[in-house]
Amino acid sequence: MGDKRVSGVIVETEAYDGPNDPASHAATVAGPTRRNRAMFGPPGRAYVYRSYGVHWCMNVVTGPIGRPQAVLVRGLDPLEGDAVMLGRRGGKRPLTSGPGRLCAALGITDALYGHDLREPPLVLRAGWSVDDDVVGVSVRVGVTKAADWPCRFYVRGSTAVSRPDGWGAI
DNA sequence: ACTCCGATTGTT
DNA sequence: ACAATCGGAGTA
Repeated sequence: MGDKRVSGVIVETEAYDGPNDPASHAATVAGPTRRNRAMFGPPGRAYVYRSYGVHWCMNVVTGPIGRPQAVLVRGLDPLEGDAVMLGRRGGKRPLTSGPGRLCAALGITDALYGHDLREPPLVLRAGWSVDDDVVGVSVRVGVTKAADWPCRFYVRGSTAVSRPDGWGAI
């Protein structure tokens, strides 16, 4: 039997800055809601939400308790588990390019809402530095508020990035 | 209570 | 171009 481990390198992210950021799910006067409450908790945990009532998307909470800052994971360069991911994706490629596809391929659902990403079954590990000229910066995908904020960061030339290099350049 | 809309994806 | 599908926000 083959190893069922799935892994990869994150190559595309977007930052959301809580109440200061009109595009954030935490940018309401109401404060925490059932959906966004994970963002108000400790950093290093998963904020999973349903997108358009259809897909799961995952953020990593980055702000301290009470500071609802988070980073949306939008692209993953797969390392292990191609067959498992392909199965979860219903045989469709790309596997992990785009926040909804990525969660489908990794099996991320609301069962992992608030999950501590230091622990199995889903672990976030430190990567490595890359030169500044390898990091692309653009506006965020699909947002209508703060549409000109340069808060999307991606690895130039990576095939797992959800938009072509240069898309939405500032 | 009711409407509109979105941090998406896949099909027509 | 458009459907799927649902929580949140705004309106009443």
